[in-house]
Amino acid sequence: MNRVCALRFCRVPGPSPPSAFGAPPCGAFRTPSGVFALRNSSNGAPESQKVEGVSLSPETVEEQRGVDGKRVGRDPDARSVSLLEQKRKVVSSSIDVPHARRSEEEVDMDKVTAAMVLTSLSTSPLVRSPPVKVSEGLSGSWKDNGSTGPFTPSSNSSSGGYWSWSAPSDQSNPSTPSPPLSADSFKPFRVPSLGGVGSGPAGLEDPSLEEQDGSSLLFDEPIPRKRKNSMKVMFKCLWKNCGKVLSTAAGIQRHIRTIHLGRNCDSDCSDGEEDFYYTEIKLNTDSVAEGLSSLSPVSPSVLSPPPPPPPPSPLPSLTQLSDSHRPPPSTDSKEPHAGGTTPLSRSAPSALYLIHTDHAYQATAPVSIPSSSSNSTSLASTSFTPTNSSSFSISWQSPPVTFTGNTVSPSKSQGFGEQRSQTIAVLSSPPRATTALSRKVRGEGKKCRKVYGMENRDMWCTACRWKKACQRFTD
DNA sequence: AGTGCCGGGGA
DNA sequence: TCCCCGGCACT
Repeated sequence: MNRVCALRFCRVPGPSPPSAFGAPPCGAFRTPSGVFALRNSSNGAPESQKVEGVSLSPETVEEQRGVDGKRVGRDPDARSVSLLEQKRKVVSSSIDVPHARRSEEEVDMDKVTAAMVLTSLSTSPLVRSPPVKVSEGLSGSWKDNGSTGPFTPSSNSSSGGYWSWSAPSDQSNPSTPSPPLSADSFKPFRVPSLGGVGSGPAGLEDPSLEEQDGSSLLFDEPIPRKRKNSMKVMFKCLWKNCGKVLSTAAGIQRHIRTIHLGRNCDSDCSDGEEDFYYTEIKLNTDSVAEGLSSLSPVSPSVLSPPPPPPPPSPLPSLTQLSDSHRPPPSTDSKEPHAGGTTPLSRSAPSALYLIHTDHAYQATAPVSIPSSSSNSTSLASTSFTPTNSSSFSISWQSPPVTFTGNTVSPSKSQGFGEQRSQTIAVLSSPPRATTALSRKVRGEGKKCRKVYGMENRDMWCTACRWKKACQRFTD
């Protein structure tokens, strides 16, 4: 299906369909992913850049044009000269531009643009939606290329995106055409943006993933997902130094074709060679889904900081170390074998860490409870068990009271969300128990009232008169 | 029930 | 800010 659609688009001679971004290059229409890939290939630049699908500077467009044009020329399948010419005039052509052609400046610009785009995207709420993409390919490109900066977890969006990465994977059973189709339908629109930015270096993103993301982002349309099956089939690029994993066969083929084989055309040019460069891998999506589920509902800010070193066990009990476990440690996209772990999981930790920083206060050192009352103790121990590690002050009492778990190691015993909820509950619920804690211990000594009696109220200290804590006979 | 005092409200 | 008081916790 994808291919068909792609072909259709690509062959359409006329002006490309209107898009928010402006007329996209022909390549774009073929397949967003393809286009993307093209760019990458054309660049050949090692640096990875990813464009989330957003707009572009004229410069980039220009560039792309050139690329397309070149491509067309190469394309054995060239339909007709007129067609080609039209393409060139109208939009872009698909001629490949020699890698060398791209100057460093251009590359830099692209980076900058990409970064900007990402930034803008990150702010958008949509980005966090599950469908968001993440390039799992990250592993490869990410590591390989130093330029990933923009895409690094540091950005807000990135965190969300990475997690969401799984979504694509889920959907992607190559065998099922439907998802891709939907994605494809939107491709034309997205592509332009991608293309513009897209100078990106090979690899950061998976075209297919991107497509999905883009569609979701732009159209806000839910992409059909399959999470029912715990096992998902993924396709890993076997190309040297490229560990890219895509959810769809088409995607991986495109990736190989465009990025590694340097072929612009989608299925047209395909001679099946790309089949040799990828392998099918099965992923257990349960773990991923779990991670998402736990993650998604919670706002990033809510997440608690997982201990830096992720626990070895892949599936720690929720009650214990839930946070820490979320980010499965070992997931390296490059290693499909990691049982069920996916790039997503890998990326996840970083995101969490980021979040973590925000809430570092939660991991603050234990504070002692001022009042000695037994209540406080019991309270803390019982209801707060989970919150052991965290300390917070309660403002409603005059003397700020801080609760602390007795214990305490920063291990988060519960999911952060859970923990948080408790915390909130405690905070929100005023002081019964706390009152006792904070409330002054009744002074044993004599007070004005006792000393002077009601008759001599005049002699009382003002505080006593006002029914405040006695200032004269303080204990 | 008496006492201490917090939290709130009126002037 | 001063003053008063309702109301609660504690004795």
